[in-house]
Order: sequence, then C-alpha cells, then structure tokens
Amino acid sequence: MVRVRFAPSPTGYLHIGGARTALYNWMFARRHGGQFILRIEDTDQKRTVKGAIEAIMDGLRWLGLDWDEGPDVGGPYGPYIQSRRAALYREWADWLLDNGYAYKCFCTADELKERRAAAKAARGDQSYDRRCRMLSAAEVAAREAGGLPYVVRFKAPTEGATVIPDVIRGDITVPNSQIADAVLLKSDGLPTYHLANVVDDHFMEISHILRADEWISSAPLHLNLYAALGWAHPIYAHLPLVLNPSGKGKLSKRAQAFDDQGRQVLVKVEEFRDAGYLPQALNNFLANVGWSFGGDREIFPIEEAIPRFAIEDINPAPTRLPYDKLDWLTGQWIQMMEPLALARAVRPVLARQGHEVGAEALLAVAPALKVRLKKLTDAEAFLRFLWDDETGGFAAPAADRLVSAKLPADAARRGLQAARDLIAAAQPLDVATLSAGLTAIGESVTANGKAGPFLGALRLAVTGQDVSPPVYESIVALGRARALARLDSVIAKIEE
RNA sequence: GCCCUCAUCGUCUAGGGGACCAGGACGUAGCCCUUUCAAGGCUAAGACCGGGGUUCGAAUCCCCGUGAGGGCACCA
Repeated sequence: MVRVRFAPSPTGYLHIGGARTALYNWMFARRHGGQFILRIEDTDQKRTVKGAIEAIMDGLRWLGLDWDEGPDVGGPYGPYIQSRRAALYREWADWLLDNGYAYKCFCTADELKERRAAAKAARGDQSYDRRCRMLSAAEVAAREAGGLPYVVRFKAPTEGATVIPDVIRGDITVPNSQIADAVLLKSDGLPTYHLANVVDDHFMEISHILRADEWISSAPLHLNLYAALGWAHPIYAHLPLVLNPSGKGKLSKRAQAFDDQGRQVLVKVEEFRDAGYLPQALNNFLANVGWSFGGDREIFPIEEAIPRFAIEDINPAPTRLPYDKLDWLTGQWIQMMEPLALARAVRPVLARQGHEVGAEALLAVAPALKVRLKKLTDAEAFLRFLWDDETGGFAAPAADRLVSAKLPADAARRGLQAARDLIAAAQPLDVATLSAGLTAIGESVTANGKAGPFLGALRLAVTGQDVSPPVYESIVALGRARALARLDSVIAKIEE
C-alpha cells in the first residue's frame, strides 16, 4: 500500500517548491491508488505563523491536490498536527534514552553558538562536539538535580558508513563520522524534525518519502534512528532542488527571489493565483520540471500525467523554474477554455481590479480575449480603453506612432478624418457597417493598398493600445461619442 | 574546512552503448498570414563541461578534474 505525505511547516504560505513536492507526492499516490496525507510540522513554536495552515490548505485546494488524511479531514492515524502529538515523541525520546541510543545535553544555546562560530572561523567541523556524550551518570544526575535545562541528543555511530537507498539516485554512502549527534528533543519538550518525522512516518505507516534534495544530508541520521528504534524505514526519493531563477542558490521561502535580469519573481502559490495563472497550467508546468510527460508533449491535464508518473523517471539535476514557459502554458490553457468559462473566470479578476463588467459584454469579447491573454489579469490592460475616460487615462498617442512607411502622415490624417466622418454618420453604428466602410478607407489610403496598416493606426488612435479587441468591436464598445472625441484629439495632434 | 548531490541548446527537457552529423518546448531572429497587436504556420541560430579510460562503437558505463548546488541549528 502506497502512503505518502506532504509535511510543510506552517510558516506562512504554500511555496512553489513545496507545491511541486506536494504535486509529485500526490501524483504518486494517485498513480498507485494509495493515500496522500497532509501533515503539519509545527514543532518550532517560534516560526509558527497563525493562519498558515489555512493558507497552505487553500493553496493545495486551488491546485486540486486533495488529501485523504489531514488536520481538517482527520483519519485513522491522527492527529495530523505535530504539536498535538508531543507526548508520543517524548515517549520515544525516553525510550532511546533508556536504551542507550540517546543522551542528555546541557550545553546552552549560547555556548553552542560560540563554539560553532569558532569552528567555522577555524574552517573546521561545525557540528556538535559531543561534549555531553562523555558525561558520567553522576555528572548528569548532578546537573539534573541543579535544575539545568537539557536537550536529548542522538548517540550517532562514529565508525563505518551509512547507505541511503534512493530511488532517484541509487545508493548514497555517507561516512558515519559525518552524522552529528543531532538534537531529538528540544529543551521546550518538543521534538525536532528529525525525531518527529521518523516517529510519525513510522506510526502513520508512510511507505515512501518524496522530499527535496536538501534533506539528503540528514537522511543518514534518520536511517540510524530507524535502526535504533528497530523500525523499518520508508523508501526514499530525494527530489531535485528548485533553484532561484538567477541560478544562484535554491529558491527559498525565506527570501525574495530574482531572475537573472534582477526582476523579482513569484514564489507563493497564492501569488500565482492572484497574478491570473490557472491551476491547470501551474500543475502542467510543475509536472514538466524535474519530470517529463514524455512523447514531446508539453500541454496536458494532470490527470493524464498520473498513469505515466514514475519516481524512477525523475531527473536528479537541480532546476530553475522556466517562468516564461509558464506564461506561454497559461496562454495555451486560456485558449482551450470555452468563452463562457473564460468570461466567468475573468469577471472576478476585473472586479478585483476595480472594474465591474457585465457578463454579456465580457462574453462578447471573450473570443478576442482568448487568443491574447497570457494570464487572467492581462484582461485589464486589454480592455483598459473602455475605462480610460473615467480614469483620465486616455492620451492621444504621439503622431509618429501612427505613421509608418506604408502609412505616411498625410495618408494617416486623411484616413482618420474619413473614419471620423464615417463613424459620425453610420446608421446604425455596428460592426458590419464599420467593417465595410473602414476597410475601404484603409485600402484607398495606404501605400500598399491593404487596409492593415491603416486599421492598426486606427486601433491605436481609438484605444490608445497596441493590443485590443478587433477595431470594429472596440469602436462599437466605446460608443460613438467617445470614439469621435478620441479621433478628434488624435487628428489634431497629427496636424501639429 | 568536512561530507553529500548534480552536470545535454540561454532555460525546461528527451535520450539509459550502435536507431543521434543529438529530438521537443519556451525564449530569440526572419518570413508568411493578418483588422501593423495577439494567436497560428514555416524557417533559422543554438547543447552532450574538460581530460583520460572500457568497448569494434559512447551523450549514454568507469575514473580524475572543473563547475554548480545542498548540508554541517534547541529551523524544517
């Protein structure tokens, strides 16, 4: 039975790298008809942020990554929040102590910090120097009697080597001299990640651990913990790290990220949502980074990826997120949407940006919108000309932007004047009338006899935008009065 | 400093000894189409980190370099 877990710590929000880890775990569980479990690792009180659990769950829900067991839905192995399982960890820390696999350490945080800094300065081994491991029973008793606070440390093996069997990388051998006497139980009585994840994975019967590459170095410790406790360990697969798009360092959730041009880049799943990306596109995108759908196929619904997903096929190399590709992919997913679905998706986005647009009006422009949007929020810029007057945003474009080799200044002026007259006289002002009239004007006025160059200039004149719905529709949407006013100001500008 | 991981076009990747003068995608450039945008179509430039082996044959296996990254917390 496949049982996998996604185990974030509630420090804020769902990070894109975390989402990728969650997605792979989820795909693996679904592929094998197993369970996907959400577990909250909140054993660090200081870093725990209120509302973070909800935020993380919202992110997962938005992506459609449903969990079978978790803090909200419960399950037979609960509770799924580590701070509620404190007694269990203490029990096993005591067991390790009683059986000689762990010891009490009375070094204070300040002392450790000092010694670590000294070791670093001397370019030496920075891990714990095992001072308290040598303490005699009498010395320990004396310190305890004195009421000194302590932590419980693992008595790591010092000889030999530990082999981590990794599905993606094969066996990884680490000399045991590298395994630190890690803290298992902190002085506040809560466990560290090392103890908590081993105890929980055991009792929750987790079969496979798919987690990021950065955990490789603590895997030997975990393996030795399993051995000490006499438990079988899960199967490990260390996922490639998601790098900063600049290529410098991992994409951290504790620092802002920038691409190689110095532009800040999105890292929170909620930011992707708010920026108008589609969850289907994000899943599609994430699935193809580190893993590949195969068959040279780039666009696919995640459901189709599930039956093809295999851990062994994951590429071990660390990777940057190709953000440009996400834009393209989202554009592709938008093009596949039904106009009605797109209109429904775009309406709340525009509302959030302060524009209430009728459902019908939106549905009318949806087909034109579809092929032009890279993401939902682009609709605002695309339709901006409709609101420009209220916001005072419309400014007649500079004359030289209207003019080109195929449309000299004189021709532009004549054409726009003719268009102005046509719009003023059109009865009714509809797409059919405009289409016929304006095309004719364009063909008569351009150097190459084609309407294109003129209609482009007209688009710019009337909307102030390079990209807009088709000109005819745009003029109709704008209404006669506003269209004429804009044309007048533009024509005046050319004549200067 | 010590340990570990990784290494194919700018980027994401396919490739698991001969099917590779290395395929796809994004991005970039050009052309076509067109309501000068977008979308679409076509085309182009663009990579096996270096050096040694193994082999009849290596992008693929091994070793050594080099580079990049991770870890060495009472954080996860």
